[in-house]
Amino acid sequence: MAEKDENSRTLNEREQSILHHVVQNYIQTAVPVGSRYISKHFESGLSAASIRNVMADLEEFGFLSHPHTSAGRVPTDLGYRFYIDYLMEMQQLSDEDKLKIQRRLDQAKDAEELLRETSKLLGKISHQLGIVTSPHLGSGIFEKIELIPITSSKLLVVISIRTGIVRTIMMEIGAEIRRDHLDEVSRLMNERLSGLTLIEIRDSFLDRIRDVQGEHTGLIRLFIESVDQLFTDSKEHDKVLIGGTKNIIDHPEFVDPKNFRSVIELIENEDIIVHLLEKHDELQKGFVVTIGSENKDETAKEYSFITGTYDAEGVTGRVGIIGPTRMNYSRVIPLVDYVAQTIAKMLSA
Amino acid sequence: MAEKDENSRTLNEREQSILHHVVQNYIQTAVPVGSRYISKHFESGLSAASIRNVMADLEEFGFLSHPHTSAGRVPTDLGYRFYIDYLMEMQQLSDEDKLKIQRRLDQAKDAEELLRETSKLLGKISHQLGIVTSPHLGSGIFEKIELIPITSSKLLVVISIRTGIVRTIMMEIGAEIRRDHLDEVSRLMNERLSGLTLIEIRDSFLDRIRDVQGEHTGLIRLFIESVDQLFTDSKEHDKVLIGGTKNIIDHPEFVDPKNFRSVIELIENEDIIVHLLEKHDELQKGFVVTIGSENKDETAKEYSFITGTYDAEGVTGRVGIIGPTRMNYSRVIPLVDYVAQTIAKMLSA
DNA sequence: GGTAAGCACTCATTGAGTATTAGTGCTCGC
DNA sequence: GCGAGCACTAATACTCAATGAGTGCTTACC
Repeated sequence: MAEKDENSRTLNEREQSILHHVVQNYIQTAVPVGSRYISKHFESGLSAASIRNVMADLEEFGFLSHPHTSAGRVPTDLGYRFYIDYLMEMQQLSDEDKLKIQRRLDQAKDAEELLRETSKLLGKISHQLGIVTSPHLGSGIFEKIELIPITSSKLLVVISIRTGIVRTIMMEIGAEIRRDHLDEVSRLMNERLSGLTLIEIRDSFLDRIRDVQGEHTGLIRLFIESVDQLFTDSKEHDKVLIGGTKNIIDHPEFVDPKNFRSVIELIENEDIIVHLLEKHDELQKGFVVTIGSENKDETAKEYSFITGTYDAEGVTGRVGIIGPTRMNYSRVIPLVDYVAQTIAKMLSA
Repeated sequence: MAEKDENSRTLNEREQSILHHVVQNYIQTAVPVGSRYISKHFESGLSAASIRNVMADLEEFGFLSHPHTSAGRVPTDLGYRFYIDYLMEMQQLSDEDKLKIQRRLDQAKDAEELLRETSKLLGKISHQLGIVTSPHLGSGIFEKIELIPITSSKLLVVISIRTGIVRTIMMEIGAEIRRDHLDEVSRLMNERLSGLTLIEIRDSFLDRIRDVQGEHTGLIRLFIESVDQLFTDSKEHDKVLIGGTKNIIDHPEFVDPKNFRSVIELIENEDIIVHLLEKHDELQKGFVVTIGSENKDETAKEYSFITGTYDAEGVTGRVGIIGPTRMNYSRVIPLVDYVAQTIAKMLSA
């Protein structure tokens, strides 16, 4: 179908078929696959020697590689890329799995728990690391704001978003502020900001509120100064939930303690993941797959990231999985896709 | 000093000394320590053979054990216990470490971040897993309650505690409730509950509020039904933050992938940790150490838990570390102690 | 009775050497 | 272009002996 694509044109029918088999076999067995094996099991028409020739070509193109001379072939990141883009057939998610997901996630009592459960569930079903980023509220629609004095110097700001998600921020204030002033200011903001997204508010707050004069100036100025903190997802909040560590370590790649460390590194250093997922956010288009060295970070060079977007009325985030480049893409991608849709629905409800 | 204690009386001077050396040496090197080594390095007066005799006795008492015939001795959990209770000398925390702790924790912007940083920092300095439980608010002193309608069926309850900690709970309500009713009810509760601890409130809520009649009955009934959810730390909330995984895996005990799995198991299954820490809460007395099989859980049988309490005006929790039974107790205990005191101060401020 | 020297014994660890095996690359005849 | 054959390579697995750390026990000494 992708005949005219540049990449695919460089491989003829036979080369594609053999690459396909090598990748699939390697994904299943984690053992470098040899020419003889392919010949016996799949391409019965061809002898091992012929397949060796094709493999040598594929290696030259950069799709396969050799751990050492006398070993079988292993896909490179480029090999996986080609496989995913042109060869792979998606595997339907089983009804059983779908049901399991529904049932498990239905039990979550709030958004926080839903996301946490999702990460664990993804990890469990995929046998990889499940990841979920907490929602970006930026495109969520402002419903209302409430100001609650906590102590003389602390003010709790509650911003509620249309989907029913609530954000609370503790603000330091200079001096105590009278309750009726707070009420007046919040009334004012609710009036003027209703229906906008948080991003719109952040960008136009000054214009919309500037004219307020009189006894509220001090309080208003405080809000103007804090507008970023209030209406932008703080870096802080850009958290990623990771679940299912114990599922991933069964993979044969983790007999090498080096890989073990790298996965721990990833889990502890959420920043790395957050950073790599920013690229996913840019790419968007349903689900995104980045394979091994396509991830710019050194620690993540052996891992693939697969994520999809969930969008609940503007409140968006990503769900997905992380695992060794050798993973069952055809199974995992539909899984991520389905889970993303499911939690989007649940968050909107 | 503990001469008359039952346990210590069973060991004479020499036995204690040798046990001491074995434990210390094993903690440092992770290598079973032999009689010859002890003779050479410490008890110069005695020959290896004599030391062997003493060791054999210590083994009979259950303080030492033998991985296999031709290996040196290794402390048992009981051996560590004796060491900690009677032999060990605490190592003062260095000023440098103290400064580092102060500086790092001072940067935290809120309680949540403070606790998270603490867990990481503890992990890093101790080279073990750092753990921090989120505060139990039960003995915290009620300051006030605020009720904020979010949607027609959702009510945000904000309870603030004297130290400035705030708890927010989303409550489902049957039907929309008029704002002035909410205000009236919260005013009432604030009036009647002020100064009590959350536990006191939970236990006496009905008595204190029962007499309210008239148009608020419905709302009041709702609160009476939800009193547990509002004023008790939900199981849910009994979270434990774990930090520093990458620090712990350098220990030689983790060359065995079996141990690797068990530590992952612990990290993923917070429940296990929470449960084991309940026992610590019972024991209290500053810091608590449980060693290996003293922890009832199978997964934790190879690990020691050391925790201390932090108490910020009734808001309490535990900080500590988890690591293999072979750990530098004399260094880690003062560390945990100091950190506990530090964050208690910071949370109270 | 405590101490230590001596000796036999145990068992994990190491390293060398060897065989095995999976697989390649290349050549050559069909 | 295909495939059979063969030399070559490298990892892996296995055996075997040597090493060495350390114990347990017996016995002699003070």
